[in-house]
Amino acid sequence: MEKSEEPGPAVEKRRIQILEATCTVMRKQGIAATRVGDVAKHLGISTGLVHYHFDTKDELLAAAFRHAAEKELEALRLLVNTDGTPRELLDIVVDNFFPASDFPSWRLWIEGWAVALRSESFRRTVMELDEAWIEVLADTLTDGVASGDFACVNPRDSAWRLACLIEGLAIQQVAHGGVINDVETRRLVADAVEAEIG
Amino acid sequence: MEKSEEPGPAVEKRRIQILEATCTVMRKQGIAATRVGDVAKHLGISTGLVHYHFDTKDELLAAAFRHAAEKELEALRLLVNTDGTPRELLDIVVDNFFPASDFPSWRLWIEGWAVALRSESFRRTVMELDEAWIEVLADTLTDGVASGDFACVNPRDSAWRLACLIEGLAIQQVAHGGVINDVETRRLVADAVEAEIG
DNA sequence: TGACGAACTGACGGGTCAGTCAGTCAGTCG
DNA sequence: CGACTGACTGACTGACCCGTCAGTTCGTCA
Repeated sequence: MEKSEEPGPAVEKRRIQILEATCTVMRKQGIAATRVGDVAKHLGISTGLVHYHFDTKDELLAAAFRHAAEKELEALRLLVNTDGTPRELLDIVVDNFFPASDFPSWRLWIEGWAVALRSESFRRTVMELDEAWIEVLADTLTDGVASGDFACVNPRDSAWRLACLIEGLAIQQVAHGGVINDVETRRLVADAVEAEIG
Repeated sequence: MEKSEEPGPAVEKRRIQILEATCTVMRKQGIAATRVGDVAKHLGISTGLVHYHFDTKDELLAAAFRHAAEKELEALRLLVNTDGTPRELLDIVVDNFFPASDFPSWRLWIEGWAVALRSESFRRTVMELDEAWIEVLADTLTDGVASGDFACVNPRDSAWRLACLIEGLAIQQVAHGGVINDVETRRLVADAVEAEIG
């Protein structure tokens, strides 16, 4: 834990470089199959350098996962932070977190949940970020209720239900390799949205 | 692949013994951290014997996962195969696949979905078994509609939505370590059920 | 009885990989 | 210039673990 020493910008740059390389490798090979050597090779640096910046592999993986998740959350917040009717904003949120889209890296998340079962740092990250994006959905619904566009009995409950539904569908579609097709999934979500805000 | 040779009952017994030991170890340590040596030690046998019955570790893990999942599915079918109003049967299905219950081993399933991303044999198993239990739910709803107890527009759609919702909630509760409490989860599911059979 | 094969052992080979460490090199400061 | 530091290298080690194989045990059948 650096306390007195603020890391120089060069060091920070290298750290982020390593984090993003780690994300790339994780996406391609999976979290479990990511080797420190692969990350190093991807950047053309030595494994020693990776360990110079990150003590252990676990620390590296957890930091990389958080880095990726935070970037995606930020991107979502930016998308929602525009003018539009509540309905338009809701569509943006739902569409962008749709199983078929590869924006939220569902494959990465599915692995993340599994790792979180055994790793405390992953658990915290997954929990925080998962809740954060449900929060975005909840805020959108709450705004719509306030403006009279939506008629949710309880916007937070609706947000949790929709989020969990989408996560469940993502598993069915991503892990199962598209048994239920995209059209069907879209209809299931759309109907659920209507039911919640109807 | 034994084709002409029917394996004797003793062999089959030992196979199942190894499969169940593997399940035990998988539940305790996680799928990824399960070693052939651990399984052998758990039974007091040699690693050679494990490989005598299962060619590779991957084959062992996939077979053990399928074994566990099929047993749970069978148990569910037995539970549903009783007399009762459609409503009672639906409650049985939902209660037994509830995140808080440890009947369907959610932890194992969450890991299974992750492994399925990379392993063809896991993918097939996870897909088949996941669909099978959604089918149980769908049949229950269809029966209820036929008898006039439920008013689903489309029972299969409702089954998929409820199943995915429960899976998503299971992730939130199991992987996140109980952020949302049991009562809250139960309410979310109950409301969704009411909305579907309305 | 003796031959045979199925079930089983346990030591070992071979490969992988995280993390270490002695040493290099470039830049900076006095 | 020369001392010092921080970033970096790459060879190495120590541990782990899968899968193999030569050999043992034991029941069965001729």
